[in-house]
Amino acid sequence: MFKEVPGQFDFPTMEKETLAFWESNRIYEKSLKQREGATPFVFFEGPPTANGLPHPGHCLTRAIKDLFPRYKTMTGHYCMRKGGWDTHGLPVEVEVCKELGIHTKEEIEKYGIEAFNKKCLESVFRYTKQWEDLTRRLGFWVNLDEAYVTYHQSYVESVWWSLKTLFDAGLLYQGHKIVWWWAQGGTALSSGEVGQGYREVDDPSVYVRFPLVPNAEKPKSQNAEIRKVLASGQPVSLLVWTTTPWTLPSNTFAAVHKDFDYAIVHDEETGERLIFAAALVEQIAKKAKRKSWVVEATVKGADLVGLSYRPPFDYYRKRPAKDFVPHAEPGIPLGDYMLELAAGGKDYACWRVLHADFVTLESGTGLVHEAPAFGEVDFDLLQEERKRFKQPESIPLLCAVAPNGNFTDDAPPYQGRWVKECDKDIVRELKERKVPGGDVPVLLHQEQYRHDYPFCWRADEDPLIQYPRKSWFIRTTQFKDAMLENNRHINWLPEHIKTGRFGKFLESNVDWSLSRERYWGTPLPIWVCEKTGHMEAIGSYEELLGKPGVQGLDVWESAKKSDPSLSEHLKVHKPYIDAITYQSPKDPAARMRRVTEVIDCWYDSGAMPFAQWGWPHAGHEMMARQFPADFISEALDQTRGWFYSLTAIATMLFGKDGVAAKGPNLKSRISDYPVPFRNCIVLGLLMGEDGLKMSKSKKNYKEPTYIFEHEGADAMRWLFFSGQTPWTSIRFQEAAIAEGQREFLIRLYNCYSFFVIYANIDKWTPNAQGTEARGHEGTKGGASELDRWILSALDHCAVKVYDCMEAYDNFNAARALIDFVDALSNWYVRRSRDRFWRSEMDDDKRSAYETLHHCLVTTAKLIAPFTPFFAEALYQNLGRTHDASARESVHLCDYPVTAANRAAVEARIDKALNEEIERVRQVVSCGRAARAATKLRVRQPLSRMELFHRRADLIRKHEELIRDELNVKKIEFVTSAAIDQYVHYEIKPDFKKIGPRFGPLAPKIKAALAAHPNVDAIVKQLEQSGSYTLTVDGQEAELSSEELLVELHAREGWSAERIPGQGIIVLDTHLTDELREEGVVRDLVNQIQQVRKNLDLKYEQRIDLAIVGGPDVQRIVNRFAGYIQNETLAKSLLSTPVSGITPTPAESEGHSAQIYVRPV
RNA sequence: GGGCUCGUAGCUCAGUUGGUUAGAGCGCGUCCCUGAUAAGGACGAGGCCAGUGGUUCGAGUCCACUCGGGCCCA
Repeated sequence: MFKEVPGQFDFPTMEKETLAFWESNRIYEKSLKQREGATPFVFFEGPPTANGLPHPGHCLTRAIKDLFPRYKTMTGHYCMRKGGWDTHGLPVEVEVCKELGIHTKEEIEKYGIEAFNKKCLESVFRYTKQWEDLTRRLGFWVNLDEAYVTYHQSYVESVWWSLKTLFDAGLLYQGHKIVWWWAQGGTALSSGEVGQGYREVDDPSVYVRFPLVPNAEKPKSQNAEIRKVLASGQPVSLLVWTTTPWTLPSNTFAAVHKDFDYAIVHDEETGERLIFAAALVEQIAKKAKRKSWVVEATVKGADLVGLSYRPPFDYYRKRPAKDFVPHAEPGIPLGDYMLELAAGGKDYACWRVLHADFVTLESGTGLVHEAPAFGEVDFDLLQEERKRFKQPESIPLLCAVAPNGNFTDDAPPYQGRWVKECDKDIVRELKERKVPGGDVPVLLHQEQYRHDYPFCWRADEDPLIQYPRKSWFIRTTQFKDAMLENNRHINWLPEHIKTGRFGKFLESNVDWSLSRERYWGTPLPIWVCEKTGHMEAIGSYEELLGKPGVQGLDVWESAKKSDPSLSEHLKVHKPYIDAITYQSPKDPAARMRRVTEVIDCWYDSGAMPFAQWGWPHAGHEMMARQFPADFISEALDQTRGWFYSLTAIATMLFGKDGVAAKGPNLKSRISDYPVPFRNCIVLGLLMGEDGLKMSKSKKNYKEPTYIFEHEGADAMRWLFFSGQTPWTSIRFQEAAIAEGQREFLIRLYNCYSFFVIYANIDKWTPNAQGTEARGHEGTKGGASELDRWILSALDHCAVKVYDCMEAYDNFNAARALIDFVDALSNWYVRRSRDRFWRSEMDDDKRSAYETLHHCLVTTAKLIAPFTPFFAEALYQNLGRTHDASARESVHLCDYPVTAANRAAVEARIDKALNEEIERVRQVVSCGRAARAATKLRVRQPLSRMELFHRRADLIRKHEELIRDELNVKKIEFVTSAAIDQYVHYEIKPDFKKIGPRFGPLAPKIKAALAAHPNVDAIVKQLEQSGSYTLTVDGQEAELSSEELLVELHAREGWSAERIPGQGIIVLDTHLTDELREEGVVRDLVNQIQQVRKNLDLKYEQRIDLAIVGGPDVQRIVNRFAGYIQNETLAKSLLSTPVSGITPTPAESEGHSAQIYVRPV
């Protein structure tokens, strides 16, 4: 006996039982053990952070991460699934700060880094339980017990090794980064924080003169007009605009756009000349109230590039160059300091005109004041400019502002004052001061400018400033081409990521800003000599301890002593690691001290391909086997996150020109692209029920736990896999989950339940060979066509699913499964019902059982990766109950199609049969439509129908089936000639064929055919000669029957239904008394069955039956007594009331009766 | 402001290398079937395929621009 299947399905309970079964029998472990030594399928887990609660989006990623490993395991691969946790970074610090009620770095330091980091460590696994529960309940098989953890010592040391490798290759360097800086708090803000603090404010907006310096030695511009005004001896100035006057003392360059037109404006009153964007002359003249301006000439921005000017403040210009550039010759002021160009020759270090793409004419003057210290784009411009010189760093980064936001002594009059406060005084000074050698003030015009400006989100009176901070960079730009090359070999799904978002991102690659001035992170393993500045990178803790004269270990040791519970992993973290110093190799008296920074936690996660094994300090074997990954998947937002960090690190280390590619224990294949992953599914983002971003406060989504309890994990997974292509953003809607469940899982469940009911009644069991070995051969050779058809459809489905899954196309794989289950439920089972009801067990019945059983067990295997719980329930009951040799779990089975047998399975598919049944189903469907049109219920038999069908040869074989489906006594197959009275023809060209041949004539051919007065004649001719010649536009067009599509249409006034492209059905709707009586009997039987059901009788329960009615009813019942008894399992059939039984009234075609049913 | 992406039925989504008649499910309406029954089936209504322009004999599909949503970066 199979286990009874409850009519009322309860997926959540079934799933929990399945989980318990897996766990108590260690099925996951067995599924791995079974494939030991097989071809590996390498999966990398992108580590989530467990310091926040998991949300529905994680269900999606975790579901898809489970699907392919399960599938690959069943198709014969060994697929390790090592979990991982991302544990470092700002989000963790923020959580702890919240808990402690503090927020600034000062406060953290006051609290103590030691205690703070201990808190961070504790908070990292705060929600581990929720994560584990979700993972488990969703059915995501992953090894969390041996998950990698980014703060673990072995992990940190792997990261160190990689950084040392990069450092030793000259790929790690110190530079500046412009950040949004909260000067009062002394900290940089993340872009998210900055975004929160934007406010509309009025700032001073000033138009300032930058007088040009006539440079006799080396006139830069070839433009005659410019040379002329420079030589005139009269003052000529660039007109420059800025909204941050406090940055003017740090001015370094002026920027123009090379393609814009610039006017040389002569002020006829004062004699001075101004240069600025030609398009803005009128507008600025109005603002400055000048009527005496005359445009003397117009030049291109390119003509201005290279000109020297006097900056508005002299502080830096007069200082010795040596103050800023150590190797500069003494005695030369910075203003006169020239540097050697890479291309030969020399140029001034500062105060020149440059081209910049970001210059616009939207506002200002078309000339932009550049103080690279206080703007990211400006700093980038400086970096670009530096590249022209032999010694790039020789152009100084001028910065007259201290980290606290006050002017330094670089700008003596303003020293010690908060920069924003100085704006007014600076403007006043510029208004009063005359330009050198002229009689006009430096300031031309001043106004207020309203714009959005960021303030600190914690202290909303404090404006943020952009400010340069020292930062460590990885020279990723050196590997840009390599990364692009690598990217070309990655199989991205969807494909557009390759050249789109990810490719574009790589193309605009900038050096990776690695360091963070924070506390809880992987410490940057660089030690610096306090005297000479000599630097060394350290690759492991052991290496550090091996250095000469190590000191400071006691800090860790005493901490551990006073608190033995302290995690060992903390010793490679701040503050303990910072305490460790050693003797400098450059000066025995000096100490090597670690830099203070930690690193970007994205680097941690990108290092997981090797760091998860602690490689290269350990794990050589695993590294050799588990690199690169065959498959990873995350959501779209990881493009610039994990996808990039993985790609960048692996390209630099293990790519073709990677600096570690030839390192120890790396197989040669590691240097082949792509690294470190081959296939990547980029998931869409999960949206709430309303299609908007999920939001806790809006409550626009159901919690995963709710879905688990209502619809179940399978239903949720199924929606993710089958609802849409994985990269479209998915709406997380309970209704959609329930709908997908009805369409697929419940439908399959009904087939399953049907099977078990009847198999148990008949005590049918699968034969002794065992379900796995048997396959198709198990069904008797003479199996019915229906059986052969569904088996063929099953094979077709299995091959389709296999092909799709091999291409990582879960969506179309799921569709193939839906199609199959639909065919099984709505055709095979329905058509087979009477075979199962029959009382005797014959070969045909046995074949039906075997076929359905085989279909269900195979389906269980096919769906196992998708809906692992239901698959297991199905398999356990049907696959194992009567087969001691069956595998313990469906997840230990081989997939029905694998590389080894794909060809064989495909060869079994009877394509002709599949197509034939497809046509028959179409005929039946149209027949039903014809019946519906006549309003004749299907229980009412009809005497005959006429059928014209192009492939009558195929249809004829299924006449009995069609008669049965449509409840007609007789089908007459007729010729097209005979059916002419019901139909007319329409002829259309097949554009795909005639389009290329006739070109512009094609639509005219269509029109000519449509307008033809005698279409029947064309049809006749086509039948005779196979072609028809048409004259269109004076041209003869000979059309073969291949090129024409002939359509049939029912003529008006006939109860006929057209079978699209195939033929036509005409019903004879004339009813004889005999037919009517048959209809009545079928109604009666139906109503008796209803009574049985209401009495909740077992399916095989025999009954005593009485039907009491008028003479007509008695006559009909007598005539069909045998039929009635057979259908309703009635042992006896009386026409008198049965005492003690309440009758049920019945009615059909105006005849009424009382039905008495009594179980025997 | 830049990059990518999406826009197809009331809703959720498919739509092959361009082929003239754009599909499915849900919902709605009408009906049917029902010893798988908290299912199932048939039919119907419902679409300027976001808009404009272009390429082409032919565009939902290719190109350009515009509008609108999303994501990332500024």
